[in-house]
Amino acid sequence: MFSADQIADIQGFNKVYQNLMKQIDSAILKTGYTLTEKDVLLEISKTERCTANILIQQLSIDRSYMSRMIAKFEKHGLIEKTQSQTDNRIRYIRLTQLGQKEINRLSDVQSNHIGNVFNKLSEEDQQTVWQAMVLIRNKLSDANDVITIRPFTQSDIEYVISRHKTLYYAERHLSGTFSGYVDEIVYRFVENFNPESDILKILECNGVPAGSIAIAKVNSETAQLRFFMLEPEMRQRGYGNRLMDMALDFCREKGYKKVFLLTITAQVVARHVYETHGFYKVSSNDKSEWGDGVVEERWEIML
Amino acid sequence: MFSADQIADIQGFNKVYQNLMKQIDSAILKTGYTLTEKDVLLEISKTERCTANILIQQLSIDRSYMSRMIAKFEKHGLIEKTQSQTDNRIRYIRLTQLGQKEINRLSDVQSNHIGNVFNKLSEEDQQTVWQAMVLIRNKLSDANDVITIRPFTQSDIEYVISRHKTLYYAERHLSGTFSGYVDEIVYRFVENFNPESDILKILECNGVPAGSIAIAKVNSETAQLRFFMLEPEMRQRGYGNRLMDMALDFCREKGYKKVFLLTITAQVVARHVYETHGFYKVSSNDKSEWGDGVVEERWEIML
DNA sequence: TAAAAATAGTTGACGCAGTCCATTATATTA
DNA sequence: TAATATAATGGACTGCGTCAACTATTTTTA
Repeated sequence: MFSADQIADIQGFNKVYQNLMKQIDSAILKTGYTLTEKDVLLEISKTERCTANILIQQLSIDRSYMSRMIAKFEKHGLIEKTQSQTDNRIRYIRLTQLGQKEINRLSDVQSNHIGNVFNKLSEEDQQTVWQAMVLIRNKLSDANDVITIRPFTQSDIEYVISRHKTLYYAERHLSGTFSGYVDEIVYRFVENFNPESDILKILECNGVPAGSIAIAKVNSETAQLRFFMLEPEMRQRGYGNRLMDMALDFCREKGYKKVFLLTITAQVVARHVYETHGFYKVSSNDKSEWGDGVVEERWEIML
Repeated sequence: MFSADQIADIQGFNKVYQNLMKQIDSAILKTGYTLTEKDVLLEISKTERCTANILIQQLSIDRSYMSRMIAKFEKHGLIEKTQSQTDNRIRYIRLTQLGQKEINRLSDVQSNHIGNVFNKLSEEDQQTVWQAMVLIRNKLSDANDVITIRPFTQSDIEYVISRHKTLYYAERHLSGTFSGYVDEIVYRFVENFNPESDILKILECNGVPAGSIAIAKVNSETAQLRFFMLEPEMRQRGYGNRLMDMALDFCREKGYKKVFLLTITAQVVARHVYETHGFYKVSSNDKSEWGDGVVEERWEIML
């Protein structure tokens, strides 16, 4: 158990960290958006085929409040609404160019502030603090989160797959011709999905999707591993390995002899997972049309 | 510099920790008080000779808002106001018994929640997380806080000295006959204060008092070290040692041959500072009237 | 020593984030 | 075909927190 001194330390940590948060928050407020509005905008940018209802569920915000916020965004030209072809109740929300610009501004404010705080530290301290944060996050999350891995449902497809696009690529500042490419391969994968030869699993944290992995048949002997993704807060906690184990088990079960995957050089953390599971790099391929110096790599494993 | 993965990790940490905070906050809100009200009540309980203005400055809250809050507290019987004898503009705020009860309830909610989160961890993990928190707090604070050590002013006396009482003793669950004793020695010290033979320094963090140390002349050869105190978030960052260095330097300068201090056994962190500066324990003294199993110790150093 | 400026506190008016409830329109289910 | 669920909107309201004006007292200064 904790001593009185240690409890005081923890409350001291809370105080200091809350103070930091407050600074970031007030910087955001100066941009003219509320914190809730910021969250909503960021969520819109992360969500393909976004609807008001998805936002309501994802962020636990009141329906009417959301309705008014969206109306305001539309009025200010940040978003556009398009009627769904299949369900007339639904109006899809899409960011305009101006909206994207505003979001960039907002996330810049946020990350610049974090950057400023960390830049005051020495290179060494930066790494130490980062490690400490990862440690705390992992320990505290493990103790409180409810984690499940489940098969995908129709509702996951548009939402989580688009997330994959955001996290796996946008984090690495890829752009341009790339976005359309991902759309295409994702929808093609789902269209051709066959439960006998393919797999698409969702890692769920407290009821919210937080990661994914997929296996796609190429031929009777070969499968491709795809859409391997983890939300930042789920990383380095063993969930990546669990998803990978599950996927490779499926491949062995179905009699695949070889599994390959395509990734890019910068994807450091994921690479670690690939290596520990026995994948090895077989080739590199320049993909500078996706971004400066991006190199696509092909990794394989023999089962 | 940070990699994209590391920045994502930090934002993941923010997300997880903010979530934890939100839980604590909503637990507080269920008690029927706003978060601001909770802060105000806690500040009142920590501040001897508390006035509305002190609260306004300390918590950066609007005058009118504070006025209404205090009126509400008074109406609900949590506090009592008494007119100052020396300045008719000032009304002192004092907690009633009911008020103290409510504060205990509030801080119990807070620390129970923290306790619950940590109790889900193994003993070992608890220590690891605690260490990580201390580390982050220290590194981030050092980079952002403006620290000064300055002589005391009249306005510090009532405020900071009462803080000493709270932190140094209340944290350790001392009670009863003790409170009056501290009041007495503090006011006696200030009354007899002589800048030639005594010292009382305030450690200030971002303009807010966050620690103190004092030297009181006993006779021409002997001085007593008193009121050595640090706010929890300032501990383990070397400020304790800096205060101590300064105090002992003063003693050497003034020609004292011996410095002693009285402390209690549970004061683990402070003891470490005493030891590293060359103090040694000379006697123990049962003080169970201050609390269960409390033992007062006398430490000395020869200069 | 009288006027000006600062300090402590109160009161009125109000903005605005966020909530609750009712309503419309469409889709799904029984 | 009626009953129920879902998507979204609009009206009314609560209440935290802010701004500004005002009283009363003390301190400064000219």
